[in-house]
Amino acid sequence: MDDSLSLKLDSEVLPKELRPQSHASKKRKVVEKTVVKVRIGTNKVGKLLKNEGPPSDFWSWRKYGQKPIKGSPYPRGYYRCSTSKGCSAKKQVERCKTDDSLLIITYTSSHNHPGPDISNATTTLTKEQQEKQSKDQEDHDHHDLPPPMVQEEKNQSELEKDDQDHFHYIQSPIRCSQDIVIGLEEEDPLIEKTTICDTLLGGTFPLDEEPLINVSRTHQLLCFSKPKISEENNDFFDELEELPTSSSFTGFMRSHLSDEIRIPFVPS
DNA sequence: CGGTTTTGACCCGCGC
DNA sequence: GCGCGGGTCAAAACCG
Repeated sequence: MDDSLSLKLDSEVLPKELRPQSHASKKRKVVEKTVVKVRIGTNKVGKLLKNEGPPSDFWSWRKYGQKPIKGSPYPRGYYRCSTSKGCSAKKQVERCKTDDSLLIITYTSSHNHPGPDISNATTTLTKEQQEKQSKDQEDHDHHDLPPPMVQEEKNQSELEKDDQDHFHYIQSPIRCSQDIVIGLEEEDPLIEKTTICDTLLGGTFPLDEEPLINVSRTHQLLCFSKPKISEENNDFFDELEELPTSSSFTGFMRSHLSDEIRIPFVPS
């Protein structure tokens, strides 16, 4: 919120022409974006299935706006990281206009603080596991992308068992039975990179059907565990009128963190 | 009561 | 210069 405060001050104190680039938050050209496409479950009429929980992550997001997008029947939600007050991380959530089972989550800016408070979720971990987590978090603090949310040794070994070793965790471990496409967007679209992720549920992303972003240079198979979405969260994202980052949902996520969430990411 | 969501207004970049 | 559209602000409502 410090950023919003500074923006406010800038706009109030300084004349327009003297406003610094801090107003860049309103600029279209964002230096770096991370696009995550999430396939959410729908039934035959395109309605979201029950038990298909909303995608979310371990960060705590606060919605600060929603706008209808021209050409798309679905609005776009604007979220800001509320995990840390000074964090400028934001994300936009919208549904793909051509495929309402596809969610497009765009992350802008990176978190300037360690991973979200997952202490509750880690209570089930052993001390050793928690120590490893904090160590891993430190290591990732120096990366462009925010630190990993969780990297359990137990899960790691499980993943390795599944021939998916040496995973890292990406910024937003979305946890649901979805096909997910992750792309990194930078100012120059030519250097855009994309990672395709399929779920363990057997879905393969229909690249030929949805060439929504540049297809990856490096395709990597990522696995997501099947969600345990409680019924009370099921209406989430119905018609996208509720967007997936409510604090209650975050809490729910955290409460199931220890044994479910894992988004392995192989760095290029 | 504090944090979050909703929503209309406002700001600004961009294309014509 | 003007209008459009995307992004943000901020007050009120909501919720636990």
